[in-house]
Amino acid sequence: MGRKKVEMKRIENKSSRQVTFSKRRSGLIKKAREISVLCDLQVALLVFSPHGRLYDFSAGDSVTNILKRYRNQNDANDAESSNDGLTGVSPAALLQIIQSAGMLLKIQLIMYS
Amino acid sequence: MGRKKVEMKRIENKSSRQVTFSKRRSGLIKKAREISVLCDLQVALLVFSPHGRLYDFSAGDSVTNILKRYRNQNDANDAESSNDGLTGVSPAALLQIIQSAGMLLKIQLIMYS
DNA sequence: AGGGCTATATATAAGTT
DNA sequence: TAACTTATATATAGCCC
Repeated sequence: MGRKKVEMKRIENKSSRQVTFSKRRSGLIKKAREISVLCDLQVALLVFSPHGRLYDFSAGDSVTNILKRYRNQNDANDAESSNDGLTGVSPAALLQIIQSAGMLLKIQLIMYS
Repeated sequence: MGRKKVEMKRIENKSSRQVTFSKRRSGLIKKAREISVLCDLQVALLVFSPHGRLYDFSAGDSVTNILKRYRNQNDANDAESSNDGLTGVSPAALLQIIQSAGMLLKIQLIMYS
């Protein structure tokens, strides 16, 4: 879907890889949003970039808000509290939160590195 | 991306909605696979259809195998044991399994209804 | 409930600013 | 870096089996 057909293999150039990650992450989020709307499914999508940044989208209950509540309640030593309150949540913690809030989410998409 | 531009709202006709779900689920899986290869990330994608069917893709360790091992070990009353051993796994159980096997998965995509 | 087909809408790889 | 542009590759809606 671009000027050239791209080979399906790891992009060796680091900055090109980052650009592609960023573009395709957006596309994935959009697709998730669309399937959720068209097919009437709740979707939550969490994307951790290679650098630990968390992007999210959710239809229905906000995963972001769930995470924020969790962090506010359980994380006393919140040293690196960021603008969105999400950066630095470990995958393990995230899964635990989602599990405990499972009834809120009919469909989930979770992606992290 | 079709003969007509589709409105972003719930598809009311049930069978049309099912067809769209099926097609777009495939697309989402493909996109997940591609971003995992291009950006060198492990991806596991689990998709539960509205009827409980589980589809999955994973690069790196197989989530399917993890789930199979789990079911073999923990599920004595495996009444509806299916051909792939996955149908009927509850989202809650799934998340628990993934959490306990978290170190195996760098990136996860989980989607269920 | 899927599996092709084809026209069209969308996503995105490079190029540009 | 990070937008913006544009040519091209890809996804998919509607249709027919």
